[in-house]
Amino acid sequence: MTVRSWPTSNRRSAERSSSLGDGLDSRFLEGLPTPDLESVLAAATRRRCLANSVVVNQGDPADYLFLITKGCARYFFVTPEGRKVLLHWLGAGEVFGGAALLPRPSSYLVSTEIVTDSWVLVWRRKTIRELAARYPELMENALSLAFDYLTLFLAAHVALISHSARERLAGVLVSLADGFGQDVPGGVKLVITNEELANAANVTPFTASRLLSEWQRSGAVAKSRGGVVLRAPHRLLLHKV
Amino acid sequence: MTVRSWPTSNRRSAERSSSLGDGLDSRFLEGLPTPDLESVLAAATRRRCLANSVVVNQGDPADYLFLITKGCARYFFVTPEGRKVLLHWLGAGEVFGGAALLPRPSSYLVSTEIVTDSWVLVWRRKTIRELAARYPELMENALSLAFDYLTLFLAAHVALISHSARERLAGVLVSLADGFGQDVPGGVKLVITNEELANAANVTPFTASRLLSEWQRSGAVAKSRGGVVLRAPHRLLLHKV
DNA sequence: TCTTCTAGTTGCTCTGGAGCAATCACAAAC
DNA sequence: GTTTGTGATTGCTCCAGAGCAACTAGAAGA
Repeated sequence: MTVRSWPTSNRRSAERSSSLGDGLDSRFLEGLPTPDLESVLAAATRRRCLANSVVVNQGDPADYLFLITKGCARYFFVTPEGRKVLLHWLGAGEVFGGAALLPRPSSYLVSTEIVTDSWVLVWRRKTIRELAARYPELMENALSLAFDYLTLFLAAHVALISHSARERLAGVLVSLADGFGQDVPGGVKLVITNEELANAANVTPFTASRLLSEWQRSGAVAKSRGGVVLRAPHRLLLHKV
Repeated sequence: MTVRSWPTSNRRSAERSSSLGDGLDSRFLEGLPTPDLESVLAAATRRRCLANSVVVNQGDPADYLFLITKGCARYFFVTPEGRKVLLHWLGAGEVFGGAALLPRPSSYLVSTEIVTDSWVLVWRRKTIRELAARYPELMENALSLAFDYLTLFLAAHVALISHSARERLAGVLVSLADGFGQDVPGGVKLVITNEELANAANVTPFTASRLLSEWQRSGAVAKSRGGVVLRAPHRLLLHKV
């Protein structure tokens, strides 16, 4: 679905349309007829989020639903032993804090942190639940998204039990480059530290460093402090051992 | 929610109530007023499933939704390398094949096999989707269930990345005994092979055998061919290494 | 009772990758 | 230019648990 116009009744509509522009695609709002879409958008508050801020904390009451209109974020959680695990990156059009949609008040399952300075729309739980009751597409879209997350989790499960550290790290690099990389001469650049890569692939930073060095030696990637350029992504997936 | 009465309009209602009895609890049907519940139940077909039969296959078109009224089943999937992984056990009142509820035709994510001879209710996708449109509680309940599965998957993820083989196997034993064990003098019995336990805990059958032997030596469990009796479940979780 | 089949056992080896320690090196602050 | 802090590197050791092979032992059938 594409947001074709912004609610004219909103007093910040000028500001909104200027910084967002038209053409925002959102799986969550997909299939809503324009007038309904406008009602839904009009009920949201707009909010700016700075990089590295944690907007949603695992375990906190799920009182708000968020939709990213600009920028990107990621899910993570902290294990009982204190290890931070990066689960999934989110781009513009994606929602987080979906637990707010549940019929009974509940808690956020994972945390969400902003990766690059972003703009989000925010609905209170009560508000978005009322909207979902009025526009059943929202509930259906939420179910589809939940199913997608189950698919992702299943893939992660398979990766953990039957892929090697090398395969998992390669998989993280390729999928991140595909979704959030920036084109640079000679490849696709990711702004991410070794440690973050390690936390996303469930390997130690030592292993991540060793594998990246090896790939750099073979010319598949080029490293810099806090960043990687993928030159030949397909080559990472060879030599699976 | 409790099914208080069965649809009298159904020609097999006598058979139904005799083999099911009243008092079936189902998260999926929770909150439905009795008349609506009766409509939903009346639209289902009843089917007997024998132990070990695979009712749903991962990747097949999700054309049917199932609800277990008697017996139990389990989710599993087969990795690309051919390894079978047991994911989760389901009891009476639980649904499987939930992908049939999605707005767009899709495929089952995992397979489901019957564990003990069971009775299930079956709805065609089209039928259950129409019912869900009429009774929004169904959609909301489905979303709640999806969220519960996300919670389970997250727990499984944590177990894989930060628990030892011993802790995972102990966890599987305790949670299975808690949900599907039968009380016997001296403990709770599980009818399950070492290999199945291994596939559920993501360890090899060798490791499962060694750990179980150790626990038997310490008196925490008693083994027999194709079964385990948990005598002191809490003792499994000690000595976490 | 004997046979057969499959589940389970146990000693052994091997290795992926964790984890540590010491070191290096880039970038920002001074 | 120098300092400082943090990210990254690399040699090293270690071990949980995989995997194999050879064996034992219940259970079902002949």
